[in-house]
Amino acid sequence: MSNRERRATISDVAKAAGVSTSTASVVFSGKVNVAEATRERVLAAASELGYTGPDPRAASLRRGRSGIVGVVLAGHLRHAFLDPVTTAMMDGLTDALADVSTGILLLRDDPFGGEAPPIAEAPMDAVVLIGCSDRIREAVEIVRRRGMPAVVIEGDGDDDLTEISLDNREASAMLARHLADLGHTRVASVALPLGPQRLRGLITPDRLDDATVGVTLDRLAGFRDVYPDAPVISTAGSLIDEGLAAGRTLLGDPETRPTAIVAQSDLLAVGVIRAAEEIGLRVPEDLSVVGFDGIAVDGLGSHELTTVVQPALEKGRAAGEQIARMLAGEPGESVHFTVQFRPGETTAPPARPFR
Amino acid sequence: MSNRERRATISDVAKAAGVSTSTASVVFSGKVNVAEATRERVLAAASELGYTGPDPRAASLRRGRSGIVGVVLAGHLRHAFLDPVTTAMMDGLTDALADVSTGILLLRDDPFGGEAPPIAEAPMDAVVLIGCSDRIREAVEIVRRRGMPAVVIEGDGDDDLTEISLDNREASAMLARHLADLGHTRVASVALPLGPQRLRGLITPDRLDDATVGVTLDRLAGFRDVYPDAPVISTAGSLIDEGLAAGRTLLGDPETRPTAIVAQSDLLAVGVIRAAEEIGLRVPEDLSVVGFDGIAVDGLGSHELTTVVQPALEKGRAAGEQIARMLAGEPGESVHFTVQFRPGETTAPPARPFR
DNA sequence: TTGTATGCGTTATCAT
DNA sequence: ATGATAACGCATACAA
Repeated sequence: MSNRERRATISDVAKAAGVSTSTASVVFSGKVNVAEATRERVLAAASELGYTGPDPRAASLRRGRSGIVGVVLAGHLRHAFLDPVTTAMMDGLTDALADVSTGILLLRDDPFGGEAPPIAEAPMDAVVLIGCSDRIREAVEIVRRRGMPAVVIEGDGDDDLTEISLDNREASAMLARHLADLGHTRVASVALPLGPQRLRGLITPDRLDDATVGVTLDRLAGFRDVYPDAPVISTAGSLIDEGLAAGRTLLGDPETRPTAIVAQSDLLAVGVIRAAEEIGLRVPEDLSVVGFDGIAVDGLGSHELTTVVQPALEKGRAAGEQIARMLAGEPGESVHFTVQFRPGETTAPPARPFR
Repeated sequence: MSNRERRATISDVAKAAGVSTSTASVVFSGKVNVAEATRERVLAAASELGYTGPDPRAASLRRGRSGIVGVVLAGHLRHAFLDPVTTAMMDGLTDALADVSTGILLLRDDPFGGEAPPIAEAPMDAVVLIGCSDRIREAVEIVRRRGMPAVVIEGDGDDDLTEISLDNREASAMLARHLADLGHTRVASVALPLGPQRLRGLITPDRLDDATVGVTLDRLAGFRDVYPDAPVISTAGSLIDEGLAAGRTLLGDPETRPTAIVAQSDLLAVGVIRAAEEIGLRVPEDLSVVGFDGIAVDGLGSHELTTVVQPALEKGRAAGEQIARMLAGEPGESVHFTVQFRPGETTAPPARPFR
């Protein structure tokens, strides 16, 4: 009724209730027993003064904790959240963090150095770096200097930092071998982006030199372990439309057409299948297709794709758990996950040529 | 090399550099001119001591600003980010907020009241409430008492709060009228969720009493303006699979089958179309379908659906702009957006019966 | 169970 | 251009 100029503070409340500030403070934190009578008196005074509880900013300073965990995503948010794998990870992350954090701070991946990158000035207690590429290096450096716990999900962990990883290479090799076992020799691959520019097109050796996205490179390496010389096309992202475009390119010429395609994500695989259907190819009779992720694509049966299932939600959860550990003073531990092969109905032996 | 116990503070740096703390502070904030020589001395001392800049928590307290804007999304994150409209809004929002905020704090929509809801204790400067339903009321109340600027996107704004809205009812009526003009009389609708429980099924009058989601109700009202008695099925969310399920229900019985369906979102419309295709109905010859949103669905031509286009990105941007205004001390202004009709190829006059 | 005293690390104001 | 000083609002160790 009267606080037009200054918001009430806890000491105002204490004064009005006739107790000390520490008592009032304790009423709100609930960390110490308080006589019911005083408790009520304080609460009454608080509501009288329109006091809504301790100022989080002041509490942060005093406690040395803000309750906020930052998340740095590669690329624009739009892109990040279009990917079901990322979404699932975020879910696991928020789940695991629910007890130690009031929320997730989405940090933009520092556009082009506006002096102080958000990661350097956000009031957070810890940070999760997801699928970052280039800039991860400096981000990690900043975070480390700030003495902040950090976890990297599928980054390139040369360092001794806590990391959540996946057996991308082995998994990809497994998928490639599956095709090899079926007898495929003319095989191609559709890859995720190689770098932040997200260039589309055939991957040449020199393009690999500039490549920075570890996930793409690892999956590519696994593929090349089995098919060293097969053509690979990079895309601008894990999208059905991107797979469609790449598929059209690869399947366009009947002369050079592969009998099987290894897509680096399920969404890309779906796109490739659409491209095949467009030109009348049957899957798997005329073309075998494998994916990666094992996600549930909305609007797809999703039961049929031959792929590997990665524990996306668990990855996020593991990251959250490690953050929680580190926040509790224990050392973080890297966690490595493995995928599981899920046979579907999109692969078969190649059709006999000339028949 | 020696800070094993206590992190260096700005006054340590100042001492080491032989200047006052205020001078050191100013070097980092850059708000006042400092002689180049001292500047360098301070920076040198800082890097010597491993000082990485002002502690954000302390700065927040002193400034009264944390640089953080909270976003409250209805339901689980997983769900929220599956929706292209939400994603687009988030994009616009982060865009508009880039200058006044270091990041977006994703607040979980307080599951079941663990004493202190995150919205009450997060150190943020302002809050955006998106598509919230029930709980928005209390959220708004808390936020208001905290004296925090708040913007509601498509909530129900009985109050005098700043709100970003859309002409849901008019737009829906427009779509319905489009079908009416084509001659359709047997029409049904597939609706978004009515409440947080997300129950599926035919909407009956009593179910409407418990309904809390304004968007759903508004679009439904617009539809009912034209077709007061038409059957409406609610879904669990804006998903292709949900539209598919609802479509199967509505189209299952040839006797009662409608000649046109109004879906409350494009994703639902896509699902309905799939359901129609499943049972051999042609769109639009046998069934007309309209959507809502005008989004680009990955993996869909997306050129053909008859729908209304809503300015999702602009909605987010407007919210961000209002937050920025309010943070600058100006009053917030509600903004109302209108959709645009986009004719596609999924509507046509109904087929003549008995022929 | 309650009160006292301190300092968390900054930044803004005002002098100099 | 630089410095002294006073908050910012709270939570905790400790004493009573």
